[in-house]
Amino acid sequence: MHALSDPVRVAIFAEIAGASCPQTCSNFVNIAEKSIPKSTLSQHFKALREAGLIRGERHGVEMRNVSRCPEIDKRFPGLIAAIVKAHKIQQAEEGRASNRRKREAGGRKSRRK
Amino acid sequence: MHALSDPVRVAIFAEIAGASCPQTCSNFVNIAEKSIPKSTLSQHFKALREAGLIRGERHGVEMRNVSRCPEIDKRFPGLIAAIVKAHKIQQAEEGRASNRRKREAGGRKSRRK
DNA sequence: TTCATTAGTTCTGTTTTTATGAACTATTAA
DNA sequence: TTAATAGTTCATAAAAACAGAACTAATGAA
Repeated sequence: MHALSDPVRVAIFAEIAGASCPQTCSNFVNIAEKSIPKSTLSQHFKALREAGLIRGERHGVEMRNVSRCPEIDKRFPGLIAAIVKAHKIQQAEEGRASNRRKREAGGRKSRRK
Repeated sequence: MHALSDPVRVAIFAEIAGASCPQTCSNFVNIAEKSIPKSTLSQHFKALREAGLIRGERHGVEMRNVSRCPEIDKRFPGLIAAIVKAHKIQQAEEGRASNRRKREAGGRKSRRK
C-alpha cells in the first residue's frame, strides 16, 4: 500500500531526500548492519518510484535516483523534513546501540579492565 | 525488530504521544478505513509496550495507555515531535485521498453534474 | 562484432511479519 | 453467580520482505 510502510524504504528515502547529489542503488548495499542484496534493493527502489517519491535517471550504466521533494513538499508541507529528521535521530541511536553491542560482545572475552 | 517498523504501530504511537489523555485499546478500533479487530490491536500495543514506547495502566476494566515521552525524548531529542508531525501530515492527506475516493466511487453512478 | 564488465531488473521460492477468529483472563456490577 | 466489558493469548492464514539465479541494458575493450 504505502511506500513508506517499510523501515528499509524509509531509510533509503530519507537518505536520498537528505543527500545533495543523486544516489545509485549500489550506494545502499551496505546501509544496514549486513549488506542487502541488489535484488532486494531494486524492489525497494521500484516501490519508491511507483509511489512517486523518487525518480530514477539512467546515466550510462548506472541509475541515479533523486527525490521528488519539490512536488512532495507542495502537497505535504514539512513531511520530508519530518521524516528525514526522525530518521536521522533514530540512525544516530542505532549507531550508539551498535557500538554498545560491539563493546559488550568484546567484553565477553576481555571484560574491560 | 523495532516497534515503529509498522505503519499501524506508528499511527497508534503518534496518536498516543500526541493525545492529552491516556488512550485505551478500543479507541483505535476505527482508526483505519476499516475497523481493526481488538486481537490485532492488542498485539500492536504489546509490541509498543515491550519496546518501552508506551506504558499501560489498568483502571477498572480498561487499560489506559500513555506514551513514555519524557524518557524517550531524553534519549532521542525531537524524535517524538518529528514522528507525530510526519504522521499528522500524512493523516491529513489520507483524509483528502479518502474523500477523493468516496467522491469518485459515487461518481461512477452519478458522474457529478 | 564479440566478449567482458558493471549496474540494475525480474522471476520465483523461502522466510518473516502481520492480521484475525476463537477461546481465554481480569475487573466490575447486578 | 451470572453477565458484561476490556483486553490477552493462541493458532493459523494472509501479506510483505528477502535473496539467489537468470536476465536486460549500457559501455568499453579486443
